Amino acid sequence: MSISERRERDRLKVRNKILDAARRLFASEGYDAVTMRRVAEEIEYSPTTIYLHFKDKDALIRELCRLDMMSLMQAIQNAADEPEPLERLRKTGMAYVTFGIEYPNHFRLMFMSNRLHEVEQLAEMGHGNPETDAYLLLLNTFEEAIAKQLLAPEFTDPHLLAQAFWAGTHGVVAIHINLYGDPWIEWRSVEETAKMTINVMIRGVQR
Amino acid sequence: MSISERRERDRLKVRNKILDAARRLFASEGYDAVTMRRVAEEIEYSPTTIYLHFKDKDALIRELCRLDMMSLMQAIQNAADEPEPLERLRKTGMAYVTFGIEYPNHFRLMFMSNRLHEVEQLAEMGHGNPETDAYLLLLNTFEEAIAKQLLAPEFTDPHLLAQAFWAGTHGVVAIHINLYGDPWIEWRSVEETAKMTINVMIRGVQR
DNA sequence: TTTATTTAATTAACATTGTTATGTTAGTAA
DNA sequence: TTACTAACATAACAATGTTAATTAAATAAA
Repeated sequence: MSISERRERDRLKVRNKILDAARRLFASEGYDAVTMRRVAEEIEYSPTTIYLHFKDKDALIRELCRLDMMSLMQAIQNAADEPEPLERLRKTGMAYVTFGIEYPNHFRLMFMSNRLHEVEQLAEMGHGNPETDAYLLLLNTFEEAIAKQLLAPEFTDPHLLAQAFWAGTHGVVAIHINLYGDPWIEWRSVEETAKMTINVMIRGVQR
Repeated sequence: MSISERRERDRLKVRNKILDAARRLFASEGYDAVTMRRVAEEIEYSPTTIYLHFKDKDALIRELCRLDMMSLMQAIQNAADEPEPLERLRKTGMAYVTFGIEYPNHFRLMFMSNRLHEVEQLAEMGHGNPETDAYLLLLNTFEEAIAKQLLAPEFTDPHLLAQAFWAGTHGVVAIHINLYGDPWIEWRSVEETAKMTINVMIRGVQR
């Protein structure tokens, strides 16, 4: 192994230490509560070292989002191996919810941190590529369902359907993450709620 | 008017000036972006004056939030003046979305952070009181729909239905607030999406 | 009327945090 | 041995939430 190769490997090692520590801290305490100094302390480097790897705090957050987004898309792709469109909706929808519940921290970072996604990052995340873009997958599923005349004739806009369906699954996760356990509601389990929501929506679009 | 009465009135006047300025700034730029100094500048007082009326920035935000939560419940109550249960679902659901879009930052604070949910505040917000508790209203609507046999017989649990329906409307707002405008999606307007989501869900539970 | 007291507001300062400017050190190359 | 470079650290700056000390004005008491 050449010297420059070893250098590069060491750089990546530090970079990953930063990302790991940041993910862990941000997950348990939130973006605002965790300082750069805390992250630095965690990895036993000085705060400035972080800036050798990430332009600023926002860039660090965005990189975490990007990585987690890729995991989510992978999880959804795995669930998309199902020929029947409506059944595929059910499976991918459940995969979305399952991911959100299993990795609430990632989900929060991706979808609730209000970090604006920057255009050059979106391409990196695989958007626009049918192989990796989860929204496109959802869209295509509705297009297929329309083409196969599985839906009631009033439903003609696959984008609108995709966004409505997404809203349902997203809402299940968002409410679970932020409100579940609040004592004034007699909560049903998130699995039940997810199944019910998806079920109702599929029933609602069917012919 | 006595002197102490005039004093009290003047205090309230200043307090309301602070709340008004804060609401306006927070609404257009978000909580983190607006400093106490900015709020103070807006009302032409020194920053410290704010601390004579609110313990800290969080208390100021929470008070705004409390006021707007009451508006939300009021808006939903107003939309609930509809005898037909399924139509009532539609109207209250749209009221929820409309509110979330109008006050995205307050919505975010209320439903997307853990800051607010302290027990003593919940009581103040009217939870548990059928007159002001929006969840209870939703629950009662589904109970009525079940009793009137408007729903398919497989739907028997009003809590589960309420939480699923809530998830749908909540998701519309959450996605709109955090992701709307991201360029890789051909967005439909939030009104269209809300109508579609609610429509599909109502269609999905109907007999 | 004059003096003391209370209230409302201000100015100045502090602590924290993101960030940068300026070293410093240890390995590598000349 | 000397110069250079990469990887770090220390110290400092600027912004921001917040508090301490202080002033000015209104009111009450003498």
